[in-house]
Amino acid sequence: MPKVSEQHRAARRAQILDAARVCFLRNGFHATTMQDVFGASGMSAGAVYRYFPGKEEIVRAIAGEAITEITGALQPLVEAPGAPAPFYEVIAAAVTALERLDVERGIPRIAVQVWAESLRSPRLAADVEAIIGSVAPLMMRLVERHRDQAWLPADVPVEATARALIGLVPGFIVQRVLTGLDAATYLEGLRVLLPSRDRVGAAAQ
Amino acid sequence: MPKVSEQHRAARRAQILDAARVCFLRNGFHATTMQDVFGASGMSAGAVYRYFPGKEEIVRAIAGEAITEITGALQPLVEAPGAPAPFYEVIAAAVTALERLDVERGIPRIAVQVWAESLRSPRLAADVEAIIGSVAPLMMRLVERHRDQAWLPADVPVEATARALIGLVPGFIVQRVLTGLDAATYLEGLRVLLPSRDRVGAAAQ
DNA sequence: AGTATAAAAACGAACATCCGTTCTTGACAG
DNA sequence: CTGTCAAGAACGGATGTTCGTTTTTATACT
Repeated sequence: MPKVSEQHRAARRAQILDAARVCFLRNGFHATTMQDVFGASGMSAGAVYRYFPGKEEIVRAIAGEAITEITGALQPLVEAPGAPAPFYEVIAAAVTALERLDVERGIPRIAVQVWAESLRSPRLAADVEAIIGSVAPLMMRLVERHRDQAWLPADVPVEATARALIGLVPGFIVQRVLTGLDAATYLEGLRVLLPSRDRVGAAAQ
Repeated sequence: MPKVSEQHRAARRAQILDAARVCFLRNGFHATTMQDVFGASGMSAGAVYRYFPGKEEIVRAIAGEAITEITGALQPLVEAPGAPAPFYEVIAAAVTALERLDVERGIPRIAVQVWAESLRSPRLAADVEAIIGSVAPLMMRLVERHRDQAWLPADVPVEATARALIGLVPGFIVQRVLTGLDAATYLEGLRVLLPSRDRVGAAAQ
């Protein structure tokens, strides 16, 4: 029985997903046809349908990949041991990573499409919420650590502050994909807006 | 010669656009069919096609409307005479307006779809860029006024700061439409992150 | 006022096209 | 041989748009 190696199967899957991502970047989820994916991947309809039960599952796989990579860009600095990282540093790391992910694979562009699609697909919405939902507690933990260092008042609203921080990421993504904003410029601006410990007491706004 | 009043024509157009917006909110641009729009508007195919040459033009009209309303939410405070409004106040006004636009007509949800769609439609991308492009100079002007009041250093990077400020708006929109974030919470968080004149010198981060 | 009329507006069934999926067929490894 | 994998033509269904027909309505004329 000619069963193919597990490694080969994974490679095939990746081949399909890579092709699909390129198609989605060019035409969006709905306007890319299965034929497009067949062509871009160099595989036949029968072959692709062996690895994915349908178009929606390909979209879900791509979406999960993109959202996971973006939230993943936030985690390292948040969870670093020792003194908590300054907010600016955390966002800087995330934004820099996002820029690289955009240049290399267009991940932020996929993300914007996922946001839109999740507004009408409960399936995708659940996927997205599951992944994004894991970020909020993480960021809240970071805010708490800042508070415990007395960098923030004891009664700081933890969740609200975390939400505002998280918002800085889509704030960059949207401007990046719509107007080509680069990370350096955005971060330069954030340095003005966000107070840093070094500049406590300095006049800002 | 029986031509109908201009007023009637405008009402008809609005009737189509209102129906289309509801459909788009429920199903997205691509998954709503013309039949859906016919049904929701209570008009026939022929009638709708008398007012719009095709589906794409309806999408463009809805998109332009949504983006215009959102950028419009930013302008009043930015252009107010007298002393420049604090950054927090400007963003607060915009975010509060956005929440209302969401409850009333789902405008932010439409906006997210427009962002995604503009990634693959040069037509729409041009529309969006034209409208959004008008916001950056406005916000830059606000930053300059802050600088001229010596609320910011003389060498403040104007464009970068404006970009960071602008990012706070999509930062709210995305979290609003994906996780139901409310304006009050977001603004409470922003008050922690953004230094305000009253709190200059207070420990923050 | 009442009516005729012609052009605009609306209707809605039909059309051509296209897309996701299936299924039969063949190739090839064990 | 035999069972897995791949190929790709074919299918059923749905979609955006058109177009011939019907209805409405503003105006001209009696």
